[in-house]
Amino acid sequence: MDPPTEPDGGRLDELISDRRRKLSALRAAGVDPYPAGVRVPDRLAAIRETWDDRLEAGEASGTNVGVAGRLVLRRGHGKLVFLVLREGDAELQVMAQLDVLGEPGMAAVTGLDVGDWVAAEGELIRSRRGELTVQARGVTLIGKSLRPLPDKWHGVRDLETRFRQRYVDLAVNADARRVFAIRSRVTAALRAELTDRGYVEVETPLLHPIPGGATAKPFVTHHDALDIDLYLRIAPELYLKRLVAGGMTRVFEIGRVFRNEGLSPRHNPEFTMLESYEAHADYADIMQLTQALVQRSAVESVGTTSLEYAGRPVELGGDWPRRTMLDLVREATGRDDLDYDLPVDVLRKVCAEHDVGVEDAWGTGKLVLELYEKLVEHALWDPTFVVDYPVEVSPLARRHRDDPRVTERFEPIVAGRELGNAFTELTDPVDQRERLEGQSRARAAGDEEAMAVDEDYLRAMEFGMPPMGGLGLGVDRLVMLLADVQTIRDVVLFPTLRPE
RNA sequence: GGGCCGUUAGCUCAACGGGUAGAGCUCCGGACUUUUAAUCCGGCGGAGCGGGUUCGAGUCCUGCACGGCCCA
Repeated sequence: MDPPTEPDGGRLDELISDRRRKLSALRAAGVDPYPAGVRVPDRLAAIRETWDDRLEAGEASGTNVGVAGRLVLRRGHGKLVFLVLREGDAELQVMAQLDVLGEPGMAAVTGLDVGDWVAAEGELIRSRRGELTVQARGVTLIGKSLRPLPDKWHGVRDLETRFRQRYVDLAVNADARRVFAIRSRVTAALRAELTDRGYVEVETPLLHPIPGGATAKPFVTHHDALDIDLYLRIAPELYLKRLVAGGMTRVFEIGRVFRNEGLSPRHNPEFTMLESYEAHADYADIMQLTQALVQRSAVESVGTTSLEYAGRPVELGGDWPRRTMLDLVREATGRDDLDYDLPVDVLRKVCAEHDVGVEDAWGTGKLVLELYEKLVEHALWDPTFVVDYPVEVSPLARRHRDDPRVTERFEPIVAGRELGNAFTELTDPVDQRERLEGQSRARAAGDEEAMAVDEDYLRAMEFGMPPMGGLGLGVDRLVMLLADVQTIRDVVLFPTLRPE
């Protein structure tokens, strides 16, 4: 009656059928291998914290504990068996003895498999060799495992297995647990810093009738009852700014966005963004905020702002330097005369000299951006604010108060990668309409990433918006930086893969 | 989408100019009442899928699947 297992794994079939037989035998003996309501009063981590530096080898604590965890190691000695349970990152040894548990109890312990979830209760002691140990008076199977866990020493390295079967990765690889613990502390730190500053956390739609807020190709889906296509959001920006128009003057959202693009070590189709908007702030204020958010995330997740990434030191502390895009591109090309007013042909020629591919429709702003992205960005290692992006590539940013050819926009660059994108927001509905209509023309001409005109967003702006500074921060990239991992798949629990 | 690379036992990894594929861990059986990847003895288990070349293919050619890296 055993359900069939994968027909192709000869040995695996064997291992699984062994355990299924064991499972049937347990049930036949009246033991529930998946019981509910087993009380587990103590956490392994708490026990270790309390007792790690107490008790001499061979000493008993006089304290009874009840614990549970996954059985990760078993060392048998005939009439004495050591089990190692793990709960999260904490491990604790359990000692099962024949003369305490009796024949039936000992048989139950012998029948356990590595991978089983097990509860144990008894006195906490320190063994003769000095290991903190539960001297078991009772051991209970609370979750039978039917599949063998990977090698207890090497864990699982195969990338595909680690991504597809994250439950296995987390179960056997401490580094996977480390990364996702960092991720959790980072999002907590971001929330704490914004909340401390009086920001309100909100949730805006993931299903958008008109995609906007970023230049990216969206996923399309369909609502049956309304019979309309909807788009998975590519950015929450336009909704958050509507909220500021409505008087919520400090708002933020941490949430998933979706972009219908290729997969790469740095791109997953769904990823997590922090976006925040603050009335009366400008992009200089938002630079301060960005620094504070990143620095607090670092301290609260890894304990320091002095990091190592990919083998090179990165210092996140202090004030980060600000460099205009134009200056950086001038330096990189050695052309001090480079400017947005130059004829397009001149910039095209500069691009050609540096092997930067161009398209006919691109103006000087886009060409300078391309030069920056190809020649400069990857080389910026220490944190840098790249400021004053061309208007042409910044449809939602306010024009610079001193130079109408650029916007008050910046990106924080660390370790050669953009961590985010921010600006003094455009709040002028007339200017905004013109820019969106320009985008819309590009869209009509075939640019799938260009924005559409969102009339309701323009209406909100026409009611009047306060000046504001806004920030978008890539949470996955921040976690990659802090955890010192090179691919986004290492910081996303279940990265997008082609189905098996 | 294109190029290159990879896929060997449940896991981690080997070997060879084309000639019956090895190890450690796991697992199974045995010994062992203080181990720390316990130890000792014995045992089971394998080439991603499909074509082709060849007397003979894990190895050479080819198609497919999945993954990785680079590029778009």
